[in-house]
Amino acid sequence: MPDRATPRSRKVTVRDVAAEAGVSIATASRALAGQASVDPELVRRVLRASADLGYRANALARALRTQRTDTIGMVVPSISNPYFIAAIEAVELVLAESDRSLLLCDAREDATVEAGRIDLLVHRMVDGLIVVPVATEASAPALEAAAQELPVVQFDRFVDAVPTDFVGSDNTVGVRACVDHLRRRGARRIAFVGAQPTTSTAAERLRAFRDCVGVEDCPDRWLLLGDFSARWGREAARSLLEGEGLPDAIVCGADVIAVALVAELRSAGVTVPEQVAIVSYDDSTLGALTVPPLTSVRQPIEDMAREAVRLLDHRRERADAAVRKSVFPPALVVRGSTR
Amino acid sequence: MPDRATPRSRKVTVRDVAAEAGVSIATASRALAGQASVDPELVRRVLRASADLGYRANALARALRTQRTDTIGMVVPSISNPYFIAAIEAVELVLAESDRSLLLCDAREDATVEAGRIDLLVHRMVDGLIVVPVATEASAPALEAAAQELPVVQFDRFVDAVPTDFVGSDNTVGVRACVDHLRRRGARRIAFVGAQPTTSTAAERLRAFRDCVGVEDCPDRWLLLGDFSARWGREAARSLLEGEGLPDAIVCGADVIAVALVAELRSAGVTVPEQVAIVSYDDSTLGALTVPPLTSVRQPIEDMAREAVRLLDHRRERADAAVRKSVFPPALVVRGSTR
DNA sequence: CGGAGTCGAGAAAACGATTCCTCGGAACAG
DNA sequence: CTGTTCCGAGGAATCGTTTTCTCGACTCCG
Repeated sequence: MPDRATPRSRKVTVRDVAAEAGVSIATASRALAGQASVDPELVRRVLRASADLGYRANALARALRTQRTDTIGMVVPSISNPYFIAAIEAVELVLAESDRSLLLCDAREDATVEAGRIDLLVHRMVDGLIVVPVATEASAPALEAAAQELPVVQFDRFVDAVPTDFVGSDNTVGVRACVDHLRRRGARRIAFVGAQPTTSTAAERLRAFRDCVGVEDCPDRWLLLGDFSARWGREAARSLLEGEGLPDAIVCGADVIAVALVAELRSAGVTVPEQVAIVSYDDSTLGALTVPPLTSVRQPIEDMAREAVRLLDHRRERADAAVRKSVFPPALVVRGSTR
Repeated sequence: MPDRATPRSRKVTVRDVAAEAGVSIATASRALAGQASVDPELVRRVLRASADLGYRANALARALRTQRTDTIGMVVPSISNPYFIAAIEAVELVLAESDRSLLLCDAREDATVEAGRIDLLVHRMVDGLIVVPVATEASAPALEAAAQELPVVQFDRFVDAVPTDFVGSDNTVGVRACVDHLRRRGARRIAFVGAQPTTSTAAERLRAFRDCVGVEDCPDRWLLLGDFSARWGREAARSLLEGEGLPDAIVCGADVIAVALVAELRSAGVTVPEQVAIVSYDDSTLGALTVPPLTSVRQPIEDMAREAVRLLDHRRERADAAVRKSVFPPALVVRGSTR
């Protein structure tokens, strides 16, 4: 094995191809673009030269000229949240189908960081932006500014003040499915462990829960609000254990919360689902691998990703079309934690 | 709320700034770049004009001119593997510190896809490429070609035939730490559940295990090789259960394998760690959240990410420097699965 | 007072593509 | 045979920067 990396080779440009084929730059470009108005013989020569030289167009130069980078930017509150991972993966897959790529940014749950990353992506001239906003209030200005410049889709969460396209799932239906499922199983007293309603998603799930489960079945002390993290799941479990009496069931706002909560409950000797049944949200790989596996609300994330990209492409065509909200129906996946 | 997205606004260029400030384009550019050779009064006017107009340089045009995109490409075999997620997150964080960004690609465990994505990134003119190669053999040609064009760092796994910089961790030390730990706990008969040695990582871990544990303590039927997936973990567990007698302990090649394996063992009534102790690799959030939490080998992934970026930057300066392999020492994190 | 040296700003040439515009030649009609 | 029309290929402009030249003015020294 050689012990030094190979040195860089000079890039071959369309100029070289044109020279090799004995045609003008313009003709070479047209031939490579597959335009019909070029003499087939010349096309042959250009293609030949291109192949011989191993030509590949410089994406930057092309983008500068055509004002199109074939790149989509995506900003998520935290890369390590399994739900966002699934979203990232789905978007990446959709983009790969059309040879586009994904510029990924992590906002680290901080609206200031988020604003900086959005701004960066805008000036990188991405063709569109998919954003899961960190917070309802704080994310508004940067989103607003971005939407002036290019197509933006809000994903999963919605900042009301900023009129962009949106893709999400129906949290009311999802939470109702959870509660109905639990009630059919015989649960009456149900707790809710979710996140503070600083995001539309958290707020909707909370509201939906309150609409289904009155204070007689869920006293306020069982309405536990923190954030989308494992730490919070643990903490919430402890606070439930300290209070007197346990609920028949718990609805969690996310798998990452539920997994930690279940672990904590079980290590305190509580059986799941016998003593307390658990349902959760996201249907992540995480939740499917625990013991017992989690009953969880599944969002059609691949479809949602595809729709997000579709909306971006669409708005590119008609920048001033009315904003569109695509809301997908979720489905409850029943597993061991309620069985 | 208005019901239509805001229309795009015309971009303001350095030309506009120059005009507004009453100077030439060249001077405006220099002033904005903070070059000392510009009259302070002119600098003031340019900065003022720039702020007034809300100017931000077009990253594409700058990149085309300077041949530097401030973007790093990263290709991983599968976005959803928790180890790669941690790597992606760490790299993104390091890049964010210097206002650079990450073009992320998923090779879907397929060397052909991988080759396509690498090629794409090269022609996007990323400043460097961090690749976790899909396979030792199949990934070579694309990597080789990429390394001709720009700085490449192989991460975690190494393709021997391609001389690029490398960042990884010491698998021999890691596996030995696992085995030593288990033996101190009193385990004698130890099984290994890992991946087929199609990647350097899997091969090294397997070899290290064999070097520590002879055939008398681990008969060949306890050397189970599949892939880095939960499905394989489950399958391996079943195959162990079907054979006669269980080992005292199992070393797993990755958390994602271990988690599924533990779930399967426990649902067959095997107690962990009492009957069988488990150690694993990656120290992912996944493994920390299960019951019992996994004892696992932790790699200093943040340091490794920083080193990878540092190597890319370094090679940019000196393209023909000798290739460098940075191998980090892992550490065993002891948790419930061996306690 | 004149010539060498300095310094700073503007003009112009990259970077590497796409695409508009022009123009020569062929075809065809009158 | 001449005048349009059409068509296809090449020249040049463009995208928005950075950076190299170039050149005029000013300083300083002999």
